[in-house]
Amino acid sequence: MEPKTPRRMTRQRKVILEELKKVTSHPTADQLHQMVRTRIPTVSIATVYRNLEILSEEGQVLKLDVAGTQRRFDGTTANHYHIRCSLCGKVDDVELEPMESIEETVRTSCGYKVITHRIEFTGICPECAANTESTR
Amino acid sequence: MEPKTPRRMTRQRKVILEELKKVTSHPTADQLHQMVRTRIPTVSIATVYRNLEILSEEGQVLKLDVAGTQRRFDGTTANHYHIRCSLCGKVDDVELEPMESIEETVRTSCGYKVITHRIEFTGICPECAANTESTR
DNA sequence: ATGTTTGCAAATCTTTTGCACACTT
DNA sequence: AAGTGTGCAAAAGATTTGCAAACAT
Repeated sequence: MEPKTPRRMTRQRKVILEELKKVTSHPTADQLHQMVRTRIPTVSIATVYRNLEILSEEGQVLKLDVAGTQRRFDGTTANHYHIRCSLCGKVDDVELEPMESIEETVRTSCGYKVITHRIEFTGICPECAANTESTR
Repeated sequence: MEPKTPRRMTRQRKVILEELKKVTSHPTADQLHQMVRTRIPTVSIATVYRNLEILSEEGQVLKLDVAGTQRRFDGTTANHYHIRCSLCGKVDDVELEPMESIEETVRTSCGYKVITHRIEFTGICPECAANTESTR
């Protein structure tokens, strides 16, 4: 459909992708920037953003537009849901079967052509729960 | 728990709440600012933000942190889900029974203390679908 | 009278973009 | 050689905040 311009595999793009795939966390662009900097000290945050945009268009990374907070990026592209700790902001994956069926339910009731859905949980992670426990 | 400071019912706060309750759409702070301006031409956007924050703490309005887009506000505070049109950005309510049970499932599997969850659909609204239809 | 709330402007924070130069193909 | 990609800095967009004056209680 779109006549994509040919992509070049620059050192920056390669390292950005490698660093993201290396972790199971879902870093923000800034966090990833720090990580990439350890290998390419001069890389700019703009380059990180630009490459994450390109990589997500290619389906190699996932943009996580977590509601109300900074965007995060996920090296795992399979369909899954997330939970965010409201205390430390960490985002984890959740083991819950994708529920495709609710999309049909919604299409029927509101008339939208449903493209996708996301489920986002908010809670307190075990670590923060432990900390809260000990401080009281 | 928190020793809340006493709130004053200013004209601004009253009108902001009234205007928001008046519509079934989910306006952004800026859109609501425009609406309030018709009655109080001098209100500032900062006042709108500050009051929406306070009102949401009080449970009188809902902050909709729609993933990846501008925040929206909802005068209806009952638990419900939303769908956003990816073409025009509009946000509508969705008729889908709140699914409390999935929170327990998630608590068990990931160890988080689950506080809440949100389900967000993305799709094409009937109007935009019609427009797309006619332009092809 | 007291202390919250307002309007204004400036500050923040995150993300995007213009530009000239560098590098991949 | 051609043109995509980079680094830098500035811009943009949304939301927050400091401050002195205004207002609700």
